[in-house]
Amino acid sequence: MVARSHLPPAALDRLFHALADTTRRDIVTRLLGGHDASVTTLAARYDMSFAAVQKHVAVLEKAGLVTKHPQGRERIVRGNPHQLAHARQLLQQLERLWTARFSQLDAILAEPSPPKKR
Amino acid sequence: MVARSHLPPAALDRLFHALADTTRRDIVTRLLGGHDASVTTLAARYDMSFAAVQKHVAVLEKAGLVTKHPQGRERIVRGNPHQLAHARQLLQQLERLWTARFSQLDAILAEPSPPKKR
DNA sequence: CTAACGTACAACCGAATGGTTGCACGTTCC
DNA sequence: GGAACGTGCAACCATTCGGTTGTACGTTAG
Repeated sequence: MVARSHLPPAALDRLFHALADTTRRDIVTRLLGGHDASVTTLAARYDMSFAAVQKHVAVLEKAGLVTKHPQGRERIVRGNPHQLAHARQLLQQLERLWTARFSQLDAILAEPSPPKKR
Repeated sequence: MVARSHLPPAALDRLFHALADTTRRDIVTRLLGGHDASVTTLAARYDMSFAAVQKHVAVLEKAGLVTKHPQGRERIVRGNPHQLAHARQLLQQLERLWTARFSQLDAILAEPSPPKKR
């Protein structure tokens, strides 16, 4: 039995929603790639206001993809891959559902009659 | 070298957005689990109007997670795990970014001399 | 101390979401 | 042919989203 560490549906909603934006995925990519950064440093990368980037970071933080660490007057933003793994595991579970379906189908196809198109 | 089958950012937006809803995830789960179903059959499962479910299916279809196959007066909805794999691969890439970051750090901590650039 | 910096937050705005109801149209069944 | 079914689509509504500007407040620098 796989320990299916199911996050509550609302958490999954937040997670996938956070990933459903190009800017936010870029932020996560940058952060996981090794560059911790203050919010302003991050904001400098994007063609939008500081407040907009701050909101994106807030969404990522609520989704658990990112953590903020106060350091003087700055807040250092750091990537957190833990929730990411939850999302990936869910997708893998769905893919396994599909393959399991096929293994059932294989049994059917193992019969002498060849598969026909439609 | 992994064939980095990069979907355009807009497609990824659609994909993750489609997954960011409990009802839609449930539909995908049900479909990948092996039960192809007409839209009305699907709709019967949920406590909302037929049109609402139909919209959810449309979102899933635009994201490529589902295909519809006309069959008489019904449209049979079938799961399509291909795009799902794209999403999973992206998450895995992000996770690998993180682990790569650590292995780099390990190298630094393991060696008295700083790592050289190549 | 004062000025500049980094951040948070509120108010506002247009567009998109997620839901509803109603209607039109093709298909199936008597 | 006509009624019932399955589907798609438009109109509408409240809420959320993604962006803006402005303001307040703690921290750092001169």
